[in-house]
Amino acid sequence: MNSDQGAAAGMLLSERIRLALADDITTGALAPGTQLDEQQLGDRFGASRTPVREALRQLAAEGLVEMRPRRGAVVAVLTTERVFEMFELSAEIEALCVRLAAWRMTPVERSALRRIHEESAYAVMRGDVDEYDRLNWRFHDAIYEGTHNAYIVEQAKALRERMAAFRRAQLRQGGRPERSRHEHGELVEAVMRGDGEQAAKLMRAHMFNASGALESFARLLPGAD
Amino acid sequence: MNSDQGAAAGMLLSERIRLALADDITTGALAPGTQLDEQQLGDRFGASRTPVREALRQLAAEGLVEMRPRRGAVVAVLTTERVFEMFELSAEIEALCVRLAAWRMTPVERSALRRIHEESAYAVMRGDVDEYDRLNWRFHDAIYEGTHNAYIVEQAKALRERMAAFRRAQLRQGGRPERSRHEHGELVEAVMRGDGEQAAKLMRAHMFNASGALESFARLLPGAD
DNA sequence: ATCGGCAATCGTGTATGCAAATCTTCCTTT
DNA sequence: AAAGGAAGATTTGCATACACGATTGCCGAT
Repeated sequence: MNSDQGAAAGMLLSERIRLALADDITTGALAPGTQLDEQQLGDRFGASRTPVREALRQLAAEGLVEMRPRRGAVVAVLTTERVFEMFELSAEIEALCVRLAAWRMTPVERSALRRIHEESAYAVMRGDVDEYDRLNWRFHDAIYEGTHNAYIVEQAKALRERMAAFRRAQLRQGGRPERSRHEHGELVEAVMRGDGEQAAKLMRAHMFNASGALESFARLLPGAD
Repeated sequence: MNSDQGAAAGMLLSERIRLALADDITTGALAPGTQLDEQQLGDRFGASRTPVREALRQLAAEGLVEMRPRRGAVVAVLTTERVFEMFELSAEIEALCVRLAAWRMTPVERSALRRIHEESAYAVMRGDVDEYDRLNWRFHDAIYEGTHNAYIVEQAKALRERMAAFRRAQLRQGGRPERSRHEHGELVEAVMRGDGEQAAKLMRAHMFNASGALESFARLLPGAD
């Protein structure tokens, strides 16, 4: 379980704790349902309870931990149902973004999107999953930005962040990068044509296809409730 | 400027402060850009800085206040551009909800939606804007719930809450309730037919028509930037 | 007179202390 | 032996105290 790796110096202590905890939760180092004792976390970070409390409040607002008044914080436990609900919204937001992007992207943005897609061909060929993962993120980022709506970009990124834990294993499963890239290709074409509705349809299908990892993840969750 | 009205007893102090501040901000009692001094707020609520800080952190996560490290918190100032961006997402989320609702609502839910719509006829006749406002909220709530996706319901309500300040004057402008109810009628029909795509189109138009108040609101905002 | 630098002041960030609420454990009672 | 309850322990919520960074006002220099 890491303690403070990554950017640190000059940053607020509560902020460092927040980032470290967020990382531990999304990577799964802190399992859902884990009790988060303030004093104990303070010891771990060499801090008092005060910055820990602030970090926990922040994480609660992000939905990563759940706070019961006077009963402490626990790592948010997500029912399978809720994960699917989050995933559905995520897919719809992505579809919404690409629909707007197909209508609004500048020629420069469109060719930048195509360039990212072309670059990913090498990663797939070499079987470099990490590299494809990065390019995949950049691809979706480019689509967010293409909406020309900074608020939507923020919300889309925040939602994706919250889903990070579930997407992590996503591309690891057999044949995913190849298929993912093929779907990206179709998306690029629709965006190039400015066909927003078609792009949205393709994106929903793309997200749904990518949801395979969700089902395997679902098995890790408490079966009941 | 209210201090503590509403639910109070038994609730956490920081929670009470959070709710009171959120109310003051959305009603406009605390103008955008106002510096929020921790000590001063503590005095106002008869509390120390600690619960005030926790409330401010929470509000920052909701987007109602902005926190600059070591420089304190201010009521979030929204540029006209940002308000329009928020509004666009809001409209798209509403459209998304009604599209899903049209496909998924049970017969009971559909008739409940129609009943709310019929009830609103009286409010319009009597010119009771407050009552129509309430029914309008219930109408949109019913659509959210119709998605059968609790996460989407939460997010939609949270977004609407953030927009509350801008919608407040919305229905006050001439002829709005009549027109709004007419548009609701078309929406109900599309939902009844299960025509999600058409319902989504109508909802976008409905939200866009309702955006008139935004333009008048825009004049209240700092013109530059 | 204006600009740059320095110091005092103010406010936030963090630590610590105290009280109330919750949880635990052990004892009593049926 | 099991259930209920009371006392102790633990933990959160809030208050107070301290330290550092930022802002502001003043003073001197140009």
